[in-house]
Amino acid sequence: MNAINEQLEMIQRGAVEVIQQVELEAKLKRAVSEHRPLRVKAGFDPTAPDLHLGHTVLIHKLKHFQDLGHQVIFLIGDFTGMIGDPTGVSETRKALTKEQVLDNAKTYQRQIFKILDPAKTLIEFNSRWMKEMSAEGLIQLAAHYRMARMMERDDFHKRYQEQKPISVHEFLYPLVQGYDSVVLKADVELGGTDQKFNLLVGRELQRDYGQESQVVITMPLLEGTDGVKKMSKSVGNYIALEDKPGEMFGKVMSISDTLMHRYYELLTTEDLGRAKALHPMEAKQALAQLIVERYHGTEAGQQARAEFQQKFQEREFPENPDVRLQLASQDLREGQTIGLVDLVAKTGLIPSKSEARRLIIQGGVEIDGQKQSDANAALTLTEGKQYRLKIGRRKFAIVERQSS
RNA sequence: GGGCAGGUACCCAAGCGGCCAAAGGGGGCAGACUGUAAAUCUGCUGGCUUAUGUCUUCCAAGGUUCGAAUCCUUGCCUGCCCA
Repeated sequence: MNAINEQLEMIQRGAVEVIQQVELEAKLKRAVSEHRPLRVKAGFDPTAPDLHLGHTVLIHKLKHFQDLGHQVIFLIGDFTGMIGDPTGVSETRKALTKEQVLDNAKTYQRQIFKILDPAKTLIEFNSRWMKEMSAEGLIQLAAHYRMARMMERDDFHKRYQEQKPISVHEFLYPLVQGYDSVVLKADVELGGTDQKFNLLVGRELQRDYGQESQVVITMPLLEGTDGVKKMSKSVGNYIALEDKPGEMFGKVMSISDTLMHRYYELLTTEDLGRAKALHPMEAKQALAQLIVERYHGTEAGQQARAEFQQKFQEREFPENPDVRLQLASQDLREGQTIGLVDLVAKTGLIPSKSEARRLIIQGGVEIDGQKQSDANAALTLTEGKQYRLKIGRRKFAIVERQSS
C-alpha cells in the first residue's frame, strides 16, 4: 500500500466532499500499519442495468481505491430497488423477479469490469440480509432514526413543501442503505452528491450499532448531454457504456464545449491544460475516441472517428447506412412509382408518415444529395440502381428497387 | 370519518358546453448559422389515403345534451384542513 499522502491525493481527486477528512487519514494509517485494506462500498440500483458515463464517475473512484490496494465492494441494491430511491420524481417501482435481478447483475459485471479488476471486486446484493429480516427486525431498524432527521433530507423536505406525495416506504430507502453499511462494516462509502443524506444515515446507524462510522465521499454528478440535468436514463440525456461505437462517438460530439471540459475532468486522466489548448473540435474528437476506445476497444474508437468525419465533417454518405431497403414491385404504385412520403416511412427510421411529411416539407430529406421538399412527389426508381437517402441530420438509408 | 382543492398531449400548465387535436412554456425534431457543436433565429411537434377531410385523445366507467376536456353520478388517484 502506498504512502498515506499519495493515497489521500488520489482519493480526493475530483471528490466534492470527504466527511471526515481526519477519520479518513486515521483509517488509512491503520490500514497500512495493520495490513488491513479498507472496505469501500458503493451501491447501485438493479433497475438500471444500462450503465452510463454518469455512473462511471463513481466506478472510477472505486478503481482508485482498488489500485491503492483496498477492498472494493460493489453493492447491488436489489432489495432497495423495490423501493426506488425517492430522489426526483416519485413513482412506485414494480418488484423485480429474482431472475431479472440476476440478469441485471450480470450486465453490471460485464460493464463495470471494463474499469474494475474482477479479481479484486466483491459483489454483494443487499437482499442477502434484507430478505432474511423479519418485520420485527425492520421495526427495530426503523427505531434507530427520527422523523425530524428524515425530513431534513432535501428531497423529502421539498416534496413536503410542495404538497407532493411521499409514501411511507420511501423512508425505508435511506434506512436500508445505511443498514447495508452496518452489515458490510464499511469503512468508506462513495456516492454522488445527491446521495449525501443517505450516506450520512449510514454513519449514524453504524454508530448506533456500536461500529466505527464510515467515511463518506461524495462525487460530483455528471451532467448529461444537454449540459444541464444530471445524466440519467429517464431524462434521455445519457451516454450508455453499451451504446454502439458510432452512436457513442456522436453523442460525445454533440455536447457543448464547456461540458466537454467537464467530461475531461471527470472521465479521463488527461491533463486538463493540454485539452484546453487544443482546437475545441479536435479536443472533442479526441475525447470521444478515448471514451469509445475504453468501452469498445482501440479499433472501434478509431473507426468511429473515421466514420464520424466522413459522415459529418465531409458530409459524405456513410459506408454503413442505418438501413438498406429493398423495394419489390408490389411496393410501387402501378409497379412504377412510389410516393416520397411512403419511401421515407418505409425505412422505419421515422415514427409515422406524418412525421415523414413534415421532414420533407422542412427540407430535411435528401436523395443522392438533392434536397426533396415536395411532400407529394412520386418517384420513379430505376431497377438495380442504389439511391442514397438522407433523412434529417443523422439518418441514412440506401434504397434499391429489386429487378423483377 | 368529515370538509376543501385537484387529476389535460413526452413533462409543466391554460381552457371550464360548440370557434378545442386543445393557449403558453419546457423538451424533441427540422431549417439557417457553425466546428456534426453550443448559443441564437425560424418552422414543426396525435394518427391516417393531406384533405379547408376523417379517426382516436383531456384519470375511468356511466349519464344529460343536437353537441362535453368543459355539466351530472359513481369509482380510482393526489394534496391540504378538521377529527
